[in-house]
Amino acid sequence: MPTNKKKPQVTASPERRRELLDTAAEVFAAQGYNATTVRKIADAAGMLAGSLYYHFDSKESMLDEILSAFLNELWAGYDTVLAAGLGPRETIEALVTESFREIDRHRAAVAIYQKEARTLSAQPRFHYLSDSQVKFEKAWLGTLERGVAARVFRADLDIRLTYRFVRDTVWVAASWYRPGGQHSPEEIARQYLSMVLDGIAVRT
Amino acid sequence: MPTNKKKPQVTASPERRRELLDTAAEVFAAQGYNATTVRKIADAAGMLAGSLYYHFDSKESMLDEILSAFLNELWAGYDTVLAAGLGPRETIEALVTESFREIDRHRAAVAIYQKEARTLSAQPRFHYLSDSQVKFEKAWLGTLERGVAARVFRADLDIRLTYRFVRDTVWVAASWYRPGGQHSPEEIARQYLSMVLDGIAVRT
DNA sequence: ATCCTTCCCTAACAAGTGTTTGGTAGGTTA
DNA sequence: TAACCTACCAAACACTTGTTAGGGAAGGAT
Repeated sequence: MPTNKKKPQVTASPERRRELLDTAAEVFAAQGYNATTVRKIADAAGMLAGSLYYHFDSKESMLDEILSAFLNELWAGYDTVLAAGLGPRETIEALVTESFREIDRHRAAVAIYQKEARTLSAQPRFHYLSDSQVKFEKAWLGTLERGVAARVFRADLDIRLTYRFVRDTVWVAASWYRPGGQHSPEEIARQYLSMVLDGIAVRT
Repeated sequence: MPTNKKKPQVTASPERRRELLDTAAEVFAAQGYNATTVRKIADAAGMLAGSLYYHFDSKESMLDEILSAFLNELWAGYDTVLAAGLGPRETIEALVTESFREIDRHRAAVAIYQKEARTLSAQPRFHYLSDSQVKFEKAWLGTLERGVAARVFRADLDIRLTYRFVRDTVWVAASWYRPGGQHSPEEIARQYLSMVLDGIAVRT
């Protein structure tokens, strides 16, 4: 007996909700959350604006569901990697590869996250975005520090700068990545790792 | 004798315009263009919404001025670098350094550009954003190709992927960079170049 | 045949949006 | 003093926004 806070949906099939959330995510990603009107979402779904409210409480709760569903899947993958007890370099490799797989699967959600996370996390409802970001930083920074201590990563770099470098490098890819392109997520991860780890200059 | 298209401003001092554009840019960067109402801009400027229209034709033309002013300065710097006749590696180094200087000087404008450029460039008024992007890609990709031909950059990487890697790596910095921090633009450029060119792994 | 459930439509609402119009305080110029 | 210019305010405009309320069509269950 779920006692939802505000407006418990009477009846609504989860499949249809998923469908609508997917199209909503596409529109959000393409136009930006604020620039997206519920009428545009309804258009893309082939229905009228008011009809969306049979399935969802509000435009904001659509965004909420999209982002939290993505983050849940992301952390399922990350936690598996982090629990595997790999070395620092192998952990970074696994995290990057996993990240590109998530981009492949949740391209729209990632794009939305990239654009809106900073402003949203101020809102109490989206405070879990901040939590996630803290956890994220802990995982990556910790791995980098382990790598420096183990002498597999360079010690002469600002580690915080390195963290942002690696993080951004991976996730901005969502802005241009299109699934079904000529490179698989794994192939992109391989090339990115090659650049990040060994650089683009020829070794002399 | 300027014959402006729609609504030539009767009289308005350029200095005040600059001031207002700077505060508008800050709000745009912090909240996003669409989420920013003219009333919020007016609040930040200590005046009422309607008063902005003494200085500007529209909210859109404020954005236009902010972005084109930034791009003009950016290309002034880039063109100087590109005309210097440097080698490929030195050109990349100079471009990256110049980019971080621009981020330092136009943090807000860069942030706005990052968030809104893709959607804006569809609009005819902002088509110069597409032009700039094409020119941008030509400059960077060309330099990378010269570097591969001269055997100073690795030949085993997808060059288009490398381009996006380097480009994104540099410009996303605007999302977290704060002027007056502990690192100067030149220092950040130095570390970024070290990572991009030589990688973060220890050489064995 | 009746009821019920699911899913959507029609039509409106209040609040917020960018923008316009006319006015006006205060300084500069004549 | 009078005329004028600059920079703003006050109040409204037409429109778009997210959201709601009531209704109804289709189909399965009873």
